[in-house]
Amino acid sequence: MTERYNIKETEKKWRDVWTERKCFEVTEDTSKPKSYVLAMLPYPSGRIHVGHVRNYTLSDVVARYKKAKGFNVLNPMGWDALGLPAENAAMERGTHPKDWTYDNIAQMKSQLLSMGLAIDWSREVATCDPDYYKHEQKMFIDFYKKGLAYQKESVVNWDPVEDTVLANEQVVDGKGWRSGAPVERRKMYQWFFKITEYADDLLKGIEGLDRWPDKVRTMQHNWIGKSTGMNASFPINGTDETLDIYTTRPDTFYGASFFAMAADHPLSKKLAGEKEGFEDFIQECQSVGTSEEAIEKADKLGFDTGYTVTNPFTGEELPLFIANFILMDYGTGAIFGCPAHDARDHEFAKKYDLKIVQVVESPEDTPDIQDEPYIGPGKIMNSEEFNGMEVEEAKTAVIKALEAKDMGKGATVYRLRDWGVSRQRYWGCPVPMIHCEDCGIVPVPEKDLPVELPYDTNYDEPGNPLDRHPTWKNVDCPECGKAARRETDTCDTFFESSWYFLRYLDPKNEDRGFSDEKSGYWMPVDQYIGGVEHAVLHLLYSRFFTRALKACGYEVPDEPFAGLFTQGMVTHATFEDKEGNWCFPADVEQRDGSWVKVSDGSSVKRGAITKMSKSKKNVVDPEDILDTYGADAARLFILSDSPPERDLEWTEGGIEGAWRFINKLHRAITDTVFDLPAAGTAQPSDFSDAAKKLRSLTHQSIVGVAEDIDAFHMNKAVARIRELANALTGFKTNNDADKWALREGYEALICLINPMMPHLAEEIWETLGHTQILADTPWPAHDESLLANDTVTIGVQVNGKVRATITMAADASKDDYEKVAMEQDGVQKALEGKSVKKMIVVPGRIVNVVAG
RNA sequence: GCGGCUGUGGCGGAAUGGUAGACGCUGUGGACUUAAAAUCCAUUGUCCUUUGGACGUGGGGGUUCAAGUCCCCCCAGCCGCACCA
Repeated sequence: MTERYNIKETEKKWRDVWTERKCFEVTEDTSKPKSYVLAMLPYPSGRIHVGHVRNYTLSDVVARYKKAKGFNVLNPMGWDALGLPAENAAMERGTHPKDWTYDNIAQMKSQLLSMGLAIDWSREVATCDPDYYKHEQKMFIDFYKKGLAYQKESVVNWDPVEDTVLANEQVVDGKGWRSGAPVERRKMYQWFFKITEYADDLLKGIEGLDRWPDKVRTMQHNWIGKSTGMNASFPINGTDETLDIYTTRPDTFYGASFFAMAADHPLSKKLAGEKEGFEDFIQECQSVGTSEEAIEKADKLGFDTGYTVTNPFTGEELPLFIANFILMDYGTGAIFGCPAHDARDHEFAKKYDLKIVQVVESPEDTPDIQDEPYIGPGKIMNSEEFNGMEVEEAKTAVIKALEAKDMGKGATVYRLRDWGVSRQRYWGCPVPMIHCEDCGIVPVPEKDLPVELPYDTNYDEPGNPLDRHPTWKNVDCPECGKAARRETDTCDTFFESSWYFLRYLDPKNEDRGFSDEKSGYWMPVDQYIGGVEHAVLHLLYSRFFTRALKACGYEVPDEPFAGLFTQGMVTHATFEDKEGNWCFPADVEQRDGSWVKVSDGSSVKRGAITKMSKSKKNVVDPEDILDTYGADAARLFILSDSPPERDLEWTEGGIEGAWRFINKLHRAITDTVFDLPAAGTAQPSDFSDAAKKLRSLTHQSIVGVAEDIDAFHMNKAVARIRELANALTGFKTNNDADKWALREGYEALICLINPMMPHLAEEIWETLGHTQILADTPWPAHDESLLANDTVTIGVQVNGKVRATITMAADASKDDYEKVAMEQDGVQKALEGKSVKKMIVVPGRIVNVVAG
């Protein structure tokens, strides 16, 4: 008996070998093609979760595979180490955010190390390190000088109890998540990055991202939200004011029946502020919750200002409303309403009894315009000189007409807003600016960077610890030397993650964030892998960043990520005990087909399979898994079955199945190796049919697994590997040539599993008598002549139904196929009483006898 | 509401228009064992009384010698955005 595979010892052994030999540390090497494989950097929460394991397994498979394929592979790792949770921990447990963060990094790193990832740890980066954010501050200043960073007043969520600004996700039903106090909207000066400057470029760039999922491209496309239409200005009758409106439907001007502006439009208060009921109306508009549901259900509300605006085409005086469904921060914050051809305007007109005039003819039968608006294309009607035009044609014509009267102009509007980066927080990158009474905003001189976070802070009181720090914010103005004040805002943590992939390239560079030379060699990222939750913000900000950095003289491509893969979530069944409490899967087991608690045997209900979450306790701890089954089993299970882009259901059965496979393989080879020819034995000249078949499968697998990995079909690659393994372990050798073929198959198999189960692969590779480690061994070469089988087995159909299966020589002629097919009993039987009308023969595929 | 994705055995999932269900999980039967675990072998879409046959890829139409795959119309589920003029 062979001894059992000792997972712990073996896995540790190979990790040590890789580390000692610095197998995955890389430098720029122009003799090889490069491949930059990148996994989204984790937030150091302290413990890895299964989602991390899936993410890094995927990137590791790609990295190891690409290395075997001859690429110079960069696969780095770092920590997205700034952000709110550290401050929350500080408040809850009295630890310092910095200490908490570095402790967490140490813990998580040791967990990641036990996964056996092919990472170049010499490039590790923590974004909370002043050596990191120093360069970020330099970039901030570069942006500022280019006009890409600026300050403006904007509305924030203010928690009056905590005395602090809340992020949107910290506002739950209009209340602070911690204090429960109603959130106020307060105006503050905040820093912004001018991402809108690149709106069109970011939109156009999406077209070129052909190795991104369509889903993500669509989401970014919608997020940028380009629309074309026109701005127009009309005098408000009886005042000196002008109403600026934006519309995408200038073709419907003849159908206008009202004008409307946002509640927070400056003219609203100015024109109607004194009117009775105005304040109440504004109150009502603001009290409507911000939740999606509330908005959906919200009634269209309007407040008649009593003023009118004249329709430039009909000369009609139309009422000017203040309406709750008009958004101040889109377009101009004012519109004209055409109820016949806009759902919202229609609803509004119904409610306030405004007329509904059809100006676009529907080419099909559509409901009466008084009942339902018509949004589609058609010919213009009721519109004098524009009658008979198609909608698109009329848009252009109306814009032209208004431009001629100097009343408006064609315009393009984006949904995308500038990126607000100010956070009134401690644990973030300080904005490197100084406020001087005389000189205004002055950037911190480069020699004074980094602006480091002070360590001596406390969290006993609410508010921003930087703002109430006794000395930190007091500085002299770099320009005039007078006493001045440091900016106490810190940056949104999306700032750090917008360029970390560049820092990995040159992590020790003290002078610059990264050198042009290194960026020129490594960029763009060839394969980026992470969760779809970052489909918009992180990925869009990063795309903005490369453009902005380029504008500031850094050498970077426009698009940072040439290839993107978004993995699915990891799910698990939920368990609920009799009291209705959630139970951890680890505390539950199946006895005689029903689920019970391990502790007391009481019955437990197995509920829905949902995304793993702490609140439902349907989580498994990767550390337990790695400890019990080892890294290879965890990796294999994650890659098996579910396609990586879909959700993966974590099951005990699944992980055990993976573990079994590993043991089976190890056993099979260690039990056979003594009987195989030595490594490197010359190929025999002749093989038995069975050996030929086995060799075909071996070489087909070499090609197939490579194709699967290239296409991210890891589950199919695993299936192929199992198929080959089954063939090999079931193969009976009768002579030396058979044994040679078996060794060839095993060696190939081990190379194929290496990206997925690297520890096991190295161990068996050594057992097979190799001295060069697998991490340095190239992907096996395949023999083209062995890819095709000597024979093919295909179906024979009669009228499209399979009636027999035939096995033919690979080079059989159409006549051969026809002849053999017709000899089949099943075919003859199906043809009884019928005459053959036609024979379809596709060699190697199908024979179909058409009979009637 | 708009946009996108997905529907295939008990389950996860395979199938360049060409033998539907690869590979795995589960279940069942058996071998080994005093017994169990582990392991190995067989079997596992549904229905019909069988040799064998019929039916089967969310539903309904269509194209084709041939449709899970292509086209049209529905239905369900998931995700994103959401009063964006």
